[in-house]
Amino acid sequence: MGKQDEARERVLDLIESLQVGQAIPPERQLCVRLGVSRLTLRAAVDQLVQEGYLVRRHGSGTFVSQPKIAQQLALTSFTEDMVRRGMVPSSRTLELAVVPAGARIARRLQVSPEDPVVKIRRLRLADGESMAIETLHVPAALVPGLTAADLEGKSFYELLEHRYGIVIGYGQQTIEPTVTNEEESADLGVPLHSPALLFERTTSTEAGRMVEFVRSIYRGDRYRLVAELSPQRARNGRYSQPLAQLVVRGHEEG
Amino acid sequence: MGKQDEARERVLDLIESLQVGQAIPPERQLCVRLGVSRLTLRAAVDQLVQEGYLVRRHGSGTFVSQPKIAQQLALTSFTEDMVRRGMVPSSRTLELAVVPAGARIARRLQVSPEDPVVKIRRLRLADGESMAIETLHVPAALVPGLTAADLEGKSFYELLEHRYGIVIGYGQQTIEPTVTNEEESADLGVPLHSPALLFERTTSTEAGRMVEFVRSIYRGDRYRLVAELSPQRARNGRYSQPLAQLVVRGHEEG
DNA sequence: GACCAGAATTGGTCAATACCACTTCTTTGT
DNA sequence: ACAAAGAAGTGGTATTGACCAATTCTGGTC
Repeated sequence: MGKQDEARERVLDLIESLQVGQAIPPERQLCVRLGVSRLTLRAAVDQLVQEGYLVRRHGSGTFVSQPKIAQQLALTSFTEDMVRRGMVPSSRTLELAVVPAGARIARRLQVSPEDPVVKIRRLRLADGESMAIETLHVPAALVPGLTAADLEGKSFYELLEHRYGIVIGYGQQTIEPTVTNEEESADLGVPLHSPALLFERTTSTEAGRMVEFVRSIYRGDRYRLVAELSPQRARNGRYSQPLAQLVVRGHEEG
Repeated sequence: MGKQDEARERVLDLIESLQVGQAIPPERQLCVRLGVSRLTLRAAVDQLVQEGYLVRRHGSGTFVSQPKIAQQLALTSFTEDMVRRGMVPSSRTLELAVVPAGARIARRLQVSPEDPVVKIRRLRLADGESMAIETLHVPAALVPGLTAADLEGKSFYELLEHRYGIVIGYGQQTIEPTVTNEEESADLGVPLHSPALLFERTTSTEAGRMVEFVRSIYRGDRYRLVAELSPQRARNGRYSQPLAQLVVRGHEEG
């Protein structure tokens, strides 16, 4: 067992003896106390930070963090999601611009690369705490006159339906594990390379018209996917049903 | 911009000039060439390794890795999953023992902590490459006479059904992003702290009897979850349906 | 009492060095 | 010719020392 692992255990013991929010001793003190170099101690602390036990604050200290919320991530609208579990959702629009789609987005939205799309970057919060970053692309032709104010506090899907008469019919979503990059870490207020979930979603109308492409980074220390399983039989040796069926917001019609 | 970021860019340029499988220069050479300390270079390389650009092999070198496979993870049996996408699934049993359940497992399986459970740790492979680690707990009473040989190449669910007459009725699964720890990294042959997906699944019979508790670590560089979305309406303001419905193996009955 | 400037403290980054553990290749002995 | 032993090269870990950057505290000034 390396010194780093040993230090890790010692720090874990220390954490258990403290309350949430309390600071652990400064690195320079702690490393002499544990008989390891500061770098080694930092490596151990890095682990614990990454695992959600501790939170670093530059210039201030390293603090015991809240235990991971046993939170369930519903694969649906963020707003409804948060409301359902008794939290107050909010969002801060970081960016709203009309830009050319570009090759990648154009492919997803099935438009020309030169076609204008509305690009919206939003920080999603629950009870004031950052939860996810959402980057949304919508063909500009679909949402004329959209402003940042329209998005505050409201569900984007509600807006689409009520103002523009657009109802989501289908969608596809991929989810993969990742770690946050610099920009994402800064926006979310988490350390660089924190575990996170990357969601990419495209939705379309019943008629097959592409509506949006969304790329979301969810904090791994706050989110967990929960799925109920029930058996289902294969037909013709193939699964004709979606691998996972997700509930989209409570539209009246699909 | 820190030296680490600068080194990162330089190494990325280097990677682009090389073929997949080729080694980058040794750390000791590269760090003098880039004018940074080895520690700094390693930090930069660590990033790139974590992001999947490079693979480290202790005692051998650091190599340019294959681009991430755009692979879809079906939320179903590993074996069928791999077959469906044309790969050859296999597994290596790392451990098979009968042990007391313990508090945590007992709670999940709804048995007493002293009750014996079969603990099985398997490395799952596809086309000979490690894909996931699966740790499975089953009440020993359910599967008398189970041996390691029973598990080779076969689906565990098939075994349950045909030999023991146990059919999975329901299940619940949670998925969260994580990074691999030492043991997992060693078993999977990936670097420490690689992005990964942690699956925890409990399944039960139609009658509600708990059958298994499975904890799986999936390589984040090989897997991606894919979900098809279709609208569904809320009833009484509540979602009466599962948040995500997963296809379990092709049983004839549910 | 309120406010501002600077000192002190804390985490963040980097350098240079040493040694360990694993792999690979060479050498040597049979 | 083969195999075992060893040397060399690689990534992995740790130490020490130094400086930078953000925050917080302190004391002086108005």
